[in-house]
Amino acid sequence: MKAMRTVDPVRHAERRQGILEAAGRCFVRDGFRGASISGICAEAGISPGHLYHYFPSKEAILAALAEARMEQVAAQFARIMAAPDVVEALLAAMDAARARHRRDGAGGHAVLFDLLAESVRNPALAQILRSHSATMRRLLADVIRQGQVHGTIDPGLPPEPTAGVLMSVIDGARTLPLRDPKLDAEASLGLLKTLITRFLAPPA
Amino acid sequence: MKAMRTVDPVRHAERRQGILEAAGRCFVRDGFRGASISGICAEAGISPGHLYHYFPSKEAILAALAEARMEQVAAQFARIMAAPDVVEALLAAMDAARARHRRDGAGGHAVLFDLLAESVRNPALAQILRSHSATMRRLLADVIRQGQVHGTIDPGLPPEPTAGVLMSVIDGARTLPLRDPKLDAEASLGLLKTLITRFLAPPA
DNA sequence: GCATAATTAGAATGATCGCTCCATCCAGGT
DNA sequence: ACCTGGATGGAGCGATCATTCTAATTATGC
Repeated sequence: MKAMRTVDPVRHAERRQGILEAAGRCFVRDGFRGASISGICAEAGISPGHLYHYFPSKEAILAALAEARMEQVAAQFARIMAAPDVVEALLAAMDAARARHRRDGAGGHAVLFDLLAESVRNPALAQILRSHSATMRRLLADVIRQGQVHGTIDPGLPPEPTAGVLMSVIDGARTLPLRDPKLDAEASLGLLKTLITRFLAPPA
Repeated sequence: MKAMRTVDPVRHAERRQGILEAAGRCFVRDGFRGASISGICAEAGISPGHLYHYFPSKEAILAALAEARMEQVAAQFARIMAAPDVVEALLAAMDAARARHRRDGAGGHAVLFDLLAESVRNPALAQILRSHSATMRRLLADVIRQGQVHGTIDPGLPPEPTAGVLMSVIDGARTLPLRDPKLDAEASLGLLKTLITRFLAPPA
């Protein structure tokens, strides 16, 4: 046996993560199709040849990024859903989405829409989107079931489809600032809370 | 005065329209960044040199297409809003959106998300989106005001912001089939109707 | 300290991009 | 008939794209 050099998996993972974060910034700035490998390399401070030792293709970068991002969103979602009251938890989720928007600006929305548009044409991406959506939907549906048992949510609402509709409301809220830049965000947030509350409330 | 050849504005407009339609198909298939000028030319059956006598740039094609599409959506929206009952009109709008999805498939959604993502980075596009959104929102707000006078809508809801939120619900509904391909569309549509009805109903 | 494999850079590749340029064609006005 | 200028086609421009290749450098086990 001659000299062997062992790989450092920690360093490798760190570098990979760095590339992913750089790519994330590029995708926010230019979109998936608009972002270039050379731009991502510049952002990450590496050469193009090197990048291909960490990801086999540009598409793989997007897939890995989508995977990571959705995992963290789902995790945050799970944390919020642990709140005592169910409706309160949902409203907290809305607040969290709003806070994220304040921090990231409109660019944060662009990546979601880019991802949605791309997933129509990219089956692998669609699979990632659907898998995480299903996870979140199941979680939300469980929370709804709890609420129905506790009497705070209309028992006539089917949990799974209702969870899907609520998620679509959260998605739709992301279009608000794009369609109206002068939007009163607080007022709209209040209305969305009213909407959710009235939707879920048990009939009198 | 030497020989003069008069332009035929009708032919010109027709050809322009043809290019726009071809570009629309390409954008649905490949997205805005993904679609190529040569591809659009092939689809329209013309040469690249010729295309640039109708549009000064690829971006101009997208802008013109967005303008045309949103104008027709706004027109259809206006027609639906003319219904006698207000809430009924909204539910009819949801039905119309669903029918459009049945006809165009998921591609129809891709263009909207592409447009939304692109408008974050393209101010001209953002302007078009916002202008038409404002038109539709005003229209919807008027309808809401009517409903409040007639007593079918909660008078406590501020018309303009409420109209914005309702539009965002319609936007969000477009993510439903993407996040869940096995979705029971009819059930979700019914839930969305319930959501709108309960949201707008005057408190007992 | 040396061999070796992992790591890194950077040039080169072929394709494709949006777009321009120029030659040709053709339909009118005279 | 013939001139003229819009309509049209298509080659070609420089730039840039994602990706690959090669070569140099670095770090590790012996």
